[in-house]
Amino acid sequence: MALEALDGLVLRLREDGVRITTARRLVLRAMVDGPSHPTADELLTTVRAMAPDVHASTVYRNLEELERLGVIVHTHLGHGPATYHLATEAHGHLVCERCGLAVEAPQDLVDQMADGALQRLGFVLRPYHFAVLGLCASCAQGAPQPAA
Amino acid sequence: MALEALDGLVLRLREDGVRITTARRLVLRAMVDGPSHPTADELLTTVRAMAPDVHASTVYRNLEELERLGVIVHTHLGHGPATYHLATEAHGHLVCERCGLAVEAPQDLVDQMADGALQRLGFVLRPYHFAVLGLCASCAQGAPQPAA
DNA sequence: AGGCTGTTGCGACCAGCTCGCATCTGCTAC
DNA sequence: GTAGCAGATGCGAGCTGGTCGCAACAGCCT
Repeated sequence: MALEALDGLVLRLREDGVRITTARRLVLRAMVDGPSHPTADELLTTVRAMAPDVHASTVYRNLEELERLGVIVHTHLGHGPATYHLATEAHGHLVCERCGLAVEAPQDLVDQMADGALQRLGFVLRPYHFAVLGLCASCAQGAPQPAA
Repeated sequence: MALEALDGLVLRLREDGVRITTARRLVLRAMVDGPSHPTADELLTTVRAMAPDVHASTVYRNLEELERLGVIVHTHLGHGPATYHLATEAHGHLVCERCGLAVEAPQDLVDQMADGALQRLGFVLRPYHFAVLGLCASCAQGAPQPAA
């Protein structure tokens, strides 16, 4: 994603009355600019490459705050640490239990389930928080890959 | 569930070459006999009511072993500890983010999604491991319940 | 430039779980 | 029944991922 998006986000945050500190800007930048599905720890590493004194708890607090503001969202792809996305990129995940492959869930499948739950149970699904586990095509065909 | 089921399980485990110890029998009994969706900690409490010296790590190790043998299965209903079911009772869950209500997901909705993933991506879903979060009917209608 | 207040660095702490190790106990063979 | 082996247990230390309290610091407004 283009770095210009960062400026837009910063502007929006400032309007929300959030102070733009070095740490916060760098966390955002690591989100926008870095690899997808980063964990808090990966974000910390990225941030520290630019500002070595940023503390882990600061990253956690910023992620919490950014999530509260609806800018980002966190997801659990498995048993390990949570991963973070920009809220604009929220999507469901299918994760292979054996090889760790994570693919984006087809939106219409997710929607179909959400519609069903709403109509039958009145339940409004937010189906992005936890991945759906299973076996990817190649692992399911008995071609075991080393667990990631 | 009837306690007779316990005998069947014990028999089956013995055939699998598993030793039937006091702790193991009590863990199974707590699973069969106790409340549904127990956490490891709740199981420990139940077990200790009958055998106070059973250690937490023993319960964890037994749960791990029983899961490996396909007798039970664990599920994450949210951010807290995992919950355990008998494998025969595996099912998807919808969990309300606000009030904590957990309902069983309609099987056909789950199957529909699994079928779609298989046909389109070759992905074999095991959609029971993580719950799908959302808002239950009453919370969605703006009648906030105290968070569980 | 001054000051209010939100943020930060820091370390202690917490939940949930795992592991190493010495001891013990089901189970099998006698 | 009992001897002995290997798997299971009790115990505590340790690990990961994350949270919290607190004093010092630094955006932002004026």
